[in-house]
Amino acid sequence: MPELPEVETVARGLQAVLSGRRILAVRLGKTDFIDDPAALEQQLPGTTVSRVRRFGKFLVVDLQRSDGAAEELSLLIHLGMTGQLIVCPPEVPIPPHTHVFVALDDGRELRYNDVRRFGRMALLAQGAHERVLGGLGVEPLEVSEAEFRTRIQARKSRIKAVLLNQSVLRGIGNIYADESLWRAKIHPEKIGARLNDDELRRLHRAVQHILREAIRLRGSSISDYVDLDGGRGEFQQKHRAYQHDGKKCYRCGTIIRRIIVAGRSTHFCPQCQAAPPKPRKPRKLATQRSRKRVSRSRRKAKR
DNA sequence: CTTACGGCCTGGGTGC
DNA sequence: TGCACCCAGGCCGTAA
Repeated sequence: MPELPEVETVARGLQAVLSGRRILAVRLGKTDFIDDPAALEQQLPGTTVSRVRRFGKFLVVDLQRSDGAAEELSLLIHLGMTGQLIVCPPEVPIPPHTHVFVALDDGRELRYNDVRRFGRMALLAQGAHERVLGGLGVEPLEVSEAEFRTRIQARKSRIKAVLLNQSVLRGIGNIYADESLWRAKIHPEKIGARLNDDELRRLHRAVQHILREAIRLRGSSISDYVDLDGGRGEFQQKHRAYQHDGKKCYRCGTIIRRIIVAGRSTHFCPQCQAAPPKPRKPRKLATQRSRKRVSRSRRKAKR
């Protein structure tokens, strides 16, 4: 599953391979995952790649038009679950589910393959792509501990859901959420706003450590993920929680459990990651709360 | 406003 | 051999 480290690995590979390359032609298979397939076919040929970068889990291919038009174009690619980008000579056999072929001026071909087609692709002008990316949160690898703390503490949902929320931090998915929480020894169901300073400091460090290590090892290859050359990542060998349910915790030997949090499979050590106190519903507070609710709705009615 | 939840997209893998 | 069902991540609509 391509999350931040996998997308970063692909982005670095693409930058090395595509930067300065001119796009000669585009051929499409199925197009239901592309915003405007006709625009891709018509506008992409003749452009030159100025650079490739990662933004959260998005790949952004910045393009320069050959006609000298000032307007900046960017190709946005989200790999979804099973999206793969490969650069190879055009004579390499085409595997099933390959839907985009981009001919390059060095004779090679950039291909997009996506079994599930949960990925997305769009060719956008400057303003439009900023609108898409503008809603995303901060880069987990760049965020300071202070801002990390502020952002997490503002959230009343469970920390696992907060880490997955792309408008808080951009780029973390299921694998790295579970791995970070295991490393920081925080239960996935703990409420973000209830994390204390020490827990937030540990989590900030854990997230950055895990992501850096995962990038160093070129990501996690669970089932589909491969880099540009078709190579697998190595970080799955360092997983301590993700898909380890039924196995012993690397730290304490307790059996790792799997539960559903925020609709996602969540793996954690019930010993190292202590459960938060059960939320109770005391009767006395209930009256207070309903009174508050009344006054709030009255205030609304006045407007 | 925020949060929770269910459904949807798709097709490989699994179990009967 | 066939087939129903589960599941993955992101996103969106709806309800509270």
